[in-house]
Amino acid sequence: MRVRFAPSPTGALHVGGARTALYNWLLARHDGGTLVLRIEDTDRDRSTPENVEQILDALRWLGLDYDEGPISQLSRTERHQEVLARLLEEGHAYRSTAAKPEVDAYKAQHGAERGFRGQAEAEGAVRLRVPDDGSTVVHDLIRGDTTFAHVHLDDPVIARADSSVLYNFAVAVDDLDAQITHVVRGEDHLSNTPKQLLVLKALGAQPPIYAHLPLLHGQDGKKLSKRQGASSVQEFRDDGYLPEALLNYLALLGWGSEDDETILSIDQLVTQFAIERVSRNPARFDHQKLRWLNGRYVRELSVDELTERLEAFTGRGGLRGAVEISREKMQTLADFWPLAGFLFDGPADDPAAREKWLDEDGRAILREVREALQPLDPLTMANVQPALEGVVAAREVKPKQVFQPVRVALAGRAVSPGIFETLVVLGREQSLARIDAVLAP
RNA sequence: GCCGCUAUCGUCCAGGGGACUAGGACGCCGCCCUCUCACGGCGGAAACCCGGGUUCGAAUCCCGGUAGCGGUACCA
Repeated sequence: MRVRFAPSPTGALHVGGARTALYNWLLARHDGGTLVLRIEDTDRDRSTPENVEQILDALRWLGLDYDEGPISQLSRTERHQEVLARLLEEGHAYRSTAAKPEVDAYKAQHGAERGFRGQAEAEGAVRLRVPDDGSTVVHDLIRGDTTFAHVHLDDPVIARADSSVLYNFAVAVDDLDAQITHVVRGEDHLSNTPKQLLVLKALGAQPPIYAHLPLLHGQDGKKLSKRQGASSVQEFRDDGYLPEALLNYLALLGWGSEDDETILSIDQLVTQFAIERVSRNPARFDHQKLRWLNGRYVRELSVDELTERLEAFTGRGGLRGAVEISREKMQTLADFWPLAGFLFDGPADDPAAREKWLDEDGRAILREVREALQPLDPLTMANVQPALEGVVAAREVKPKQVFQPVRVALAGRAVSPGIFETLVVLGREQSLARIDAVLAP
């Protein structure tokens, strides 16, 4: 089995493209096949080295490796010209200056459902000759057979007037030469497939097996767009998502394992993935479910591993203690700093929290807490907990009445990791200093 | 407009002639746990697009309608 992922470098790799890459990768790895990476850069305006690098970077981060390539489609110009000349010579294609107005005029005369047929001319773009009768059937692993009657098909333009080739031609030739056995790509290419099949037929070549994936939509059912949150792989990385979680989520958009599992490691995906089980329905991208899934993966990481990733993500060091007491409370790496940053940068400033918990009563309690903590050195879970609970017991109040003022004194806000843990991680000196800062007149 | 694809809870995925009282997950609601926020546990509400047909029997097969999406470039 030989499969390929063939993105066009128009900018960042979107999650739809990432899913196509993933499915191809899973198919190849499941089968012991070969994955070829090809860059479809025949559109010279949009294809820049920066855009190509963005795609490679995204694939690297996701951990999707490939066995051959990247092959630049543009670099195959010579071969394309050779095949184009052959098609022209054999009469399978012809030059025509007909453009949109001519095509429209043709349809006005013959009916909108009739495909355009041109006359051979000495110059102009190259069109492939589509037979008037019969039909081309696309055999698809996911959708079954789709029949395209030739009468409805326009003679497709396969090369510009300057002979530079177009997508539907280049893709057919490149897949053929690379001996691709399975073409797995988005459903937006389904209508293009008969054109490619016709090119292959004119060449007398055996077509690959096709599988067209359902499209990915945004939460509103429309195209994915920035307005609905992250949509490119880079954005998800910057938003603190783990590649393994994104991969797991993407795998589930358009496919489900036989036993209906939700959490699937990459290894499980490789063994369980089956292209025949891919859904035919377009899927909407649900950021909330991804967040939840990411949280599950965050909590599966060891403290060391999570610390490493968070230090890389935040650019700060010495995070281990903070990570250990915060991991239950975050879903993305980006959640960490708002939650635990106070441990390093000092208390946050939440006036509402201060007003509510650091009133007369709160400060009175803080004084008692300070006294209870004073003799403890160093602070440990074993000595901090009884100390604070002693204050609760002595005062005969709810635990919250004691813990919240302490929390606000240390964190500057009403939300933080567990209060005992926070005291221990902060240490005796810092803890007392922050309490004193509140009690100071 | 024309050509094509698709149609199960709000969302994703199961189920593909009788096993359906339609299953799982996210989200939502309630309860429990609890020092905050979370995590975790338990429970609940929530769907077969509409109309015909085939059949003893249809969510499942067929046809039509509707809706959504894609293609219709000298883009990919």
